[in-house]
Amino acid sequence: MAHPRVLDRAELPVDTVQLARFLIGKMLVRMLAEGVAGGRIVETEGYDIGDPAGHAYRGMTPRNRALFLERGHAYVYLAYGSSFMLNVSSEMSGVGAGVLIRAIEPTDGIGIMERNRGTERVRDLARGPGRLSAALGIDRRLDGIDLCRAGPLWLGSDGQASDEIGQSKRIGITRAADRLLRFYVRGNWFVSGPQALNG
DNA sequence: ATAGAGATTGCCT
DNA sequence: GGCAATCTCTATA
Repeated sequence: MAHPRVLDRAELPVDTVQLARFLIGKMLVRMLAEGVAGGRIVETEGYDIGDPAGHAYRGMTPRNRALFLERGHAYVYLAYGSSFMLNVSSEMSGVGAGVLIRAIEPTDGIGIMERNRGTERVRDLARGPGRLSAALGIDRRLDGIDLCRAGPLWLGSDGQASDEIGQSKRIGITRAADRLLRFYVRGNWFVSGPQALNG
């Protein structure tokens, strides 16, 4: 990637849905012993205040406490006993809400991601939240870290103008399933989900 | 205590 | 397109 700078927290919209849209086109950067890996965020979903599909809906638990941190912190949890999911906390400190990062377009450390994923199909390296976490070696050790500081995992911007952003229903949920809180880069090859949602 | 659902994935037909 | 794998939390007893 072309020398991205670390995003400042003050740049992040406080509002969950605005943050979900804002993060499209930004960079996700993972620093590993083997080198740098990461890419451009092409798909996100917002889980806002009072959302019955959100993990914070029934209050704070040991698992979801990072959702209540000030915006720009990582919430990492294990879904279905097998896949880690990366979220960016949103809203003010003490309010439980966040943005799920569903896919990135790999730009750096592709060899590292291929090893972590056990495939050389670049399209499949980070298309889907579980695959993304596997590719970047993200697990619960990163739960709660600040994504607005240079560290093991951070959000960046390379100043590139964002492509056209589409909006749709969220994937894989049953509650509040009709709300249009998913954002994606229209026409991007690295976006997950059924074709019907990606027009 | 126990059972069921869940922000997924990979392998099977 | 169907389905099992496997962990955490919630609801019910």
